[in-house]
Amino acid sequence: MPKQTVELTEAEWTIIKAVWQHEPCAAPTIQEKLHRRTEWTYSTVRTIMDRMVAKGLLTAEKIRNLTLYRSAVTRQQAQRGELLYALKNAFNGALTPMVQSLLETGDLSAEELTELESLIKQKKKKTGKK
Amino acid sequence: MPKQTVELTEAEWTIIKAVWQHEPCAAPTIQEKLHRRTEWTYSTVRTIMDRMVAKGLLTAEKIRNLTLYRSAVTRQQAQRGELLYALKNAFNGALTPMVQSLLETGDLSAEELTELESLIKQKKKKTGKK
DNA sequence: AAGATTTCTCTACAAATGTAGAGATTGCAA
DNA sequence: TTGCAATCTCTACATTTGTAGAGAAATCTT
Repeated sequence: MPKQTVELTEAEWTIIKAVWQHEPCAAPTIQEKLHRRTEWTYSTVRTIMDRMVAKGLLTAEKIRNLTLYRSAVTRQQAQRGELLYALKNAFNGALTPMVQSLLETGDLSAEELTELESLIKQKKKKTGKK
Repeated sequence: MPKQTVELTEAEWTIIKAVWQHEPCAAPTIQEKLHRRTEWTYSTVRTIMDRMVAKGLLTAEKIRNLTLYRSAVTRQQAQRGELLYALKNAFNGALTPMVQSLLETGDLSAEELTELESLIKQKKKKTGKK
């Protein structure tokens, strides 16, 4: 089975988000896309990407002189990993307090709150049915 | 002003949770408390704790031959830091999808869902009023 | 006071992470 | 075919994190 929970460092998050947007893509592309924000050189980007391949976060395919990268984990998987990390460590696995804390943390508009309510309603229905 | 967002490593989470439970406390105490779970030696625990002092996560007070540690950040602060990290990196700052993902992730009972609903209601009221 | 016990200090080392330069290759353009 | 441009490979180094041993210092016990 594939690795259950992925955890990304901040640099890796930056890279993989760019990859999701542009894949399949080469390292120079990613470097350019990120350069404005990060100031990273080609070498830096390349090193991180190759390490991510080693970890199974990306795949690399060599075509002539070009290495094409693709994501090996979905955004959902990665998000889930991040969530689980926080859940386990910061909240001892307790979801409700985590959601609660999230609600307190942010400036949610009334609309967003309403949206969340309907999400919960849906969820309730599903839970009941299944 | 105090450092705005704290981020803890997994080992640091383990330590600080024990500190919150026992503070003020000495390193040997923490080591004992955690030993069953972590197998860490005194040296390991001590090193982590001292590094945490250097980072401002704990404080240390020396009393004769004893070093007493206390947390320098609250559970809320630490949780918030973890949340913000996930929010920023995994969810590009968008709260709603994060809550959504959280709802999908876990097995929330009907009761918990109801609890969340009332939390949202409260929040709505407050937002409106202020 | 001497031995046993507790706690501390200092040092070390491997792995992971962030960051990047130098020089080799490959491919395209004149 | 020669040279410029794009891309790659390899190596390197500082910092952070995880982990811990060895021996010094303080304290307690008899």
